[in-house]
Amino acid sequence: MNENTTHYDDLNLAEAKEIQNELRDKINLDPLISPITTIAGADISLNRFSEIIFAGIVILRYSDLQPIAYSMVESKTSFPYVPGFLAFREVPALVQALQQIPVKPDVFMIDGHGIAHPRRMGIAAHFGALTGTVTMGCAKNILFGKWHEPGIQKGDYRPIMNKEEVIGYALRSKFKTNPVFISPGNRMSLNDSLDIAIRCAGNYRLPEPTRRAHEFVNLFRTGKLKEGYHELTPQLLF
DNA sequence: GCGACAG
DNA sequence: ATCTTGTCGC
Repeated sequence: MNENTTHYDDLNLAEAKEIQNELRDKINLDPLISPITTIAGADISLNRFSEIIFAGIVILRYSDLQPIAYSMVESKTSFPYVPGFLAFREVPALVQALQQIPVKPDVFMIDGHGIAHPRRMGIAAHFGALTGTVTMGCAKNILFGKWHEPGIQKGDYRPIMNKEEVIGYALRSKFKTNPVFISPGNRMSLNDSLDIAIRCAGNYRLPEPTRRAHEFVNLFRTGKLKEGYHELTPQLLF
């Protein structure tokens, strides 16, 4: 009903697939030209069996990867989790969180895949196409495509392939841990997504933007953070 | 037909 | 995704 709100509940999978095919034309994978000053991590958290979802976006300074602000939203979804259609469940809440942010981050790293998806429309590509933002996906598990185990050193990577086409990378973000799966979503190239993920790799398996988003949204779900947009004072918290 | 299958 | 204690390896 609200023209400013995205509604995906009540869609069947055939209709959802049509929307993916339609949104795919808006995806742009040209190399990123503008420099990155801020990068955001986006994630969702929920209680088991609940329709209430907690969405969060954490903005970090790209120079030192320290959190400087966050936006939290509590919402509801009835769209079920179906592999290949994650965006229809999580994107509406993430868009709400985005709308609360006064100065938009330069890049969004979203928990899930970008174009490493059966129809090239993972949640990061979907969110990017819908909002016109620069996005990439960072997933903990593969959804689509073939890949080989990267070397065990931090920074080692191997391509995710669909036939002869590279659609992303399996990246060893930390020494001797399982890789994460990186792919561009919108307005950046395959190489950009890999470079940014490597640059954001810290001392944990999850790159900092995704790790912080996961951390903050869980604090929000458990009542330790308030809903809305908030800025972090220079030497405070964490 | 069978297996795979983001969060 | 979330529920959870111990346990194995570095």
